[in-house]
Amino acid sequence: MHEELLPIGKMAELNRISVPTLRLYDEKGLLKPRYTDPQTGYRYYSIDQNARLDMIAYMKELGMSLAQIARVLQKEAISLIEELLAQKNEQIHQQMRQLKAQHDAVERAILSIERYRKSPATGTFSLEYIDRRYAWGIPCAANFYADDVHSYEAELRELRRRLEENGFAQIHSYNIGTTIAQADFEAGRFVAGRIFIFTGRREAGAGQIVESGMYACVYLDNYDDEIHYARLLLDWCARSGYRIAGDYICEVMTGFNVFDSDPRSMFLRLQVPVTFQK
Amino acid sequence: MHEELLPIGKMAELNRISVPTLRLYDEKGLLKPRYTDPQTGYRYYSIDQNARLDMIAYMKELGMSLAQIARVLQKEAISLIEELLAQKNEQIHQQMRQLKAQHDAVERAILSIERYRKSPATGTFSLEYIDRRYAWGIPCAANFYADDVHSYEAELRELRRRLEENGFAQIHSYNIGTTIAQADFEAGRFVAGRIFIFTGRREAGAGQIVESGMYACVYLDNYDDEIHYARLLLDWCARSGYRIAGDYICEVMTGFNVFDSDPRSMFLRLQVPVTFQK
DNA sequence: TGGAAACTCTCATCCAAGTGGAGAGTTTGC
DNA sequence: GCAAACTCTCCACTTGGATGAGAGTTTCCA
Repeated sequence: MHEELLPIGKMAELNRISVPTLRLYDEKGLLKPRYTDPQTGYRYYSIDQNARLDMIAYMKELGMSLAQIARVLQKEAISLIEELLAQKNEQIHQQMRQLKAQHDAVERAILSIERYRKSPATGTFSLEYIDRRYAWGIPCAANFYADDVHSYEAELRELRRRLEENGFAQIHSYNIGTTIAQADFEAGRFVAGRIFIFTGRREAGAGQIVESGMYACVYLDNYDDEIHYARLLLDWCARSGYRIAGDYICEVMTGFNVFDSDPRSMFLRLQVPVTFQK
Repeated sequence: MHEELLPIGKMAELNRISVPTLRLYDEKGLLKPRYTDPQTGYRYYSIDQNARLDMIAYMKELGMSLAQIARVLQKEAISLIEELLAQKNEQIHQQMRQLKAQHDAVERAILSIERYRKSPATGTFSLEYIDRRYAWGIPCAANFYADDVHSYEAELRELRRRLEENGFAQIHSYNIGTTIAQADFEAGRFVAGRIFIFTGRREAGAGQIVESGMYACVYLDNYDDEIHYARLLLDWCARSGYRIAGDYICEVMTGFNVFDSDPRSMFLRLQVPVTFQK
């Protein structure tokens, strides 16, 4: 049987694939040319070898790596493909979940930037209705108000660690909050209570609810000023006749605290729930 | 201000990141150590630099490349992030569509293999009800029954090309079919009509419907035997009193036509719609 | 049959985002 | 003062190719 053989360029052109790619497939054992000239090393392919090339393309579409494909093709077993397909299916579901989470993170980030743009000036006091929120966090092991910044960093790291342990992904896209217990705050004692993230939806396990209601708030853009402004907030509540109704929260509203040259890249909202004397 | 500095190992450990990664970030300008000893080259980081590391992790979660991240961090502009987020959102939607298509392809493949396993032996004739199917294809430019295998390959390539032009992805995961016009088939003339894929759902444009109904079928596992078995199918219909009611179709039911050692890896179903004399 | 054009070969390098190792130098603790 | 732990730079390796250099081969046309 006189078989017509194609040089590598023709083969590549027919299959709309590059010549180096064909050479790679040869090298990796995915597709050996039907005949290789021992003198010149020229590769010659048979026309019916592009069925195999189709198969390779197909497996690539399925997201298999070249190494996996090579194994399947060497074993020549469909059962192997079946196994891989089942794996692949699981992997795709995984990827979908991940992509969904990523999408949520992007949406949160866009919202967050928008909010940042429209945020009031530093030191602005306001009375706001805040909807119910969900949180996931841990008690603080040390009081970072009394200690230095290392202490806060340590709490943050611990929170991150615990979040990862509990399967939170895209951790960085959530707002972080810290609390001071109502009694401490009212007495002017700065004692760190909990550190947590706002999760956006109810979480199982250690998740908690931050109730909706009216909050006395003040915005600022520097961590170092927290205590100062928290005191002012307390004063403001007292002067305005608002009664503290719950724990104080310091909410980090953007994580874009990275640009040294931009003083407003950090953005905090100090807040405390209040009721009104009748 | 006496700032506490951390050597690279501590910094890596605190941020649960590898030492070479930190060095890479230094090199790429993502995060320069606060101080580098000019004598020894030792890198020393400040504790407040892990905010920046957080930011990097965040942007990575968003799927940004290190180069993109470096640009953002160098420009120190949130507007740049905003832009990237918008892009990213679009990209995620794209990826979701792609993943969905991949998932469909995997499902089709699993179904296809299952069907292959349960397929009857070569040469088995059967009368089957086949549901309505959808197809997308083109007329054959040449008659590959009269020509050699090159001709068929050429048709196939042309179909592929047109499919890609028309935005079909995961082309390889669809079953391929070829037709012979009813009149030709009844007269025993093997003249290629159309070549197409079964798309699984209605397609706009050049899509066509293959009507549901009873089909006389025969299964085989070798391209070369098509004409032989197609004749037998015609005979079988005549003997059984079935009247041909439409175009003949040769359906390639698996694309796993790659394993030379496995004679059943190719799997065809020849079929022709029939009605019954009353 | 000669010569030029087109083709092919091998080998090397590059991409991203690291991982891992070798060999040499440095810091830290006892 | 010494050893352990740490860090440095440089290098190679990973995927799935792209791209190029320099040399050799085939094909076509005159």
